[in-house]
Amino acid sequence: MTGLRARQKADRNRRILDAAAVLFREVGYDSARIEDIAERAEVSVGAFYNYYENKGDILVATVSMEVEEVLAAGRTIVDNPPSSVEGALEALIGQYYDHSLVYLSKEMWRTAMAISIQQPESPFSKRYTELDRRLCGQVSTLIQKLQLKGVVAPGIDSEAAGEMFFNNLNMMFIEFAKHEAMPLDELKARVSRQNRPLATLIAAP
Amino acid sequence: MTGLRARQKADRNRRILDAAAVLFREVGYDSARIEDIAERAEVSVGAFYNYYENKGDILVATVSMEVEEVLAAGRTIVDNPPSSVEGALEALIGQYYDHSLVYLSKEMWRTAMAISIQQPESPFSKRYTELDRRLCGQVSTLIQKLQLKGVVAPGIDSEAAGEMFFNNLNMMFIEFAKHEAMPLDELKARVSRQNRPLATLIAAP
DNA sequence: CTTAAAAAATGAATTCATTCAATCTTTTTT
DNA sequence: AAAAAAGATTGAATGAATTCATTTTTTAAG
Repeated sequence: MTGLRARQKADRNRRILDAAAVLFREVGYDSARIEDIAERAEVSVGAFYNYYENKGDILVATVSMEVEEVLAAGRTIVDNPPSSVEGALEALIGQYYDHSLVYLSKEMWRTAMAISIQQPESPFSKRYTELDRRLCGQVSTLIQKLQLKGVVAPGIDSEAAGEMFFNNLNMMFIEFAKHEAMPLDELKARVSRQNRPLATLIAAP
Repeated sequence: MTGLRARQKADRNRRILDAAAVLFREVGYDSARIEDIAERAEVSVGAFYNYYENKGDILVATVSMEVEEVLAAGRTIVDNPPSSVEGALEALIGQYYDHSLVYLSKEMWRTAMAISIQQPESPFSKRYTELDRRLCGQVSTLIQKLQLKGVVAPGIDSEAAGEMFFNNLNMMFIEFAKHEAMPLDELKARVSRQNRPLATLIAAP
């Protein structure tokens, strides 16, 4: 059997994470006080810091769980992509974007992205960055698959093209998160337009 | 003559900005205390907050001045661009990147970018975002000029292509700022590779 | 020149994240 | 099963950003 200590640790960790996720959604990141998170998790303030390095860390942990899901959702599209470059990209990117706001507010995304930029060495920032890397890889994989199917011209550097598509969709997501009023549809439309030149030109003749 | 009040205000504003810029460079953003900035500027802590909304605001103000210079430096290239798509892009982007680290450390960039994402509504964040928009416009303008010169194929959406190049170089700069060990040359090489597919394909035959 | 109104400056008080020495709990050893 | 060691928890203390009621300075009016 797992030792008592290990079980208690896992328990507390989950309680803290859950309490934080709920509170962030209820009152936003800034207004959520560590003291309140600790209280809801039935843990002392000091204990909180045994589990997370700082306040930002626990937000990035929350957001990372979400990115894992986005990544999983993306796999279904990469495994069976639409048969045009533009169609495949729109499907994958649409999937990413649609998933993003199910559990997290724009404010939470902004804060998490800001933290992962500002403190790139903290453990959860590293995890977040790693997930980003895998999302980027997923886009490249999509292009590569299309190339194998003959939809993308041979001779194209699929990795380079994938990275460009990814960096663009990622930057545009930051833009989207910054503008509270911008709707998902506008984001998608703008990204589609930006992707069109490259998407069209790499298509096999 | 300008009123005494207006002159004093401008004076103090500059003293605060200068004191902050110096201190940030000396000890980094986190270790720079408002109290110290205020003391060097010969101003009270309270007065600081009459000029800047918060600590982040003054960093973003500092960084914005730098972006203005980057923008100005870029103009010389856009006005007289090299005659290949790849060459022109490399010149412009190289100019941006080279300029970036003259006065500001990676830490300062990271913090400024993080703040402009997290608090997009603060006045200096808006200014920073606006400057980004103009940098993006500059890249689009470059592509457009190349198109008029016949270097880029007609029929290409130069604005879309420009935005894609810009979002890519911007995202890669974030990446660069996150990795203290990454040298400028590596950044440039990676961006060049990423740009190559689109740059090659939009070139006039 | 005096006085009233407006604008700015001041710094002590407040708030909150984070730290750390003391205490308690679980595991290991004998 | 008692004692020692290791691992966790605790909450009061610390330190820094931000606020705000008061005071001071400047401008405008009479």
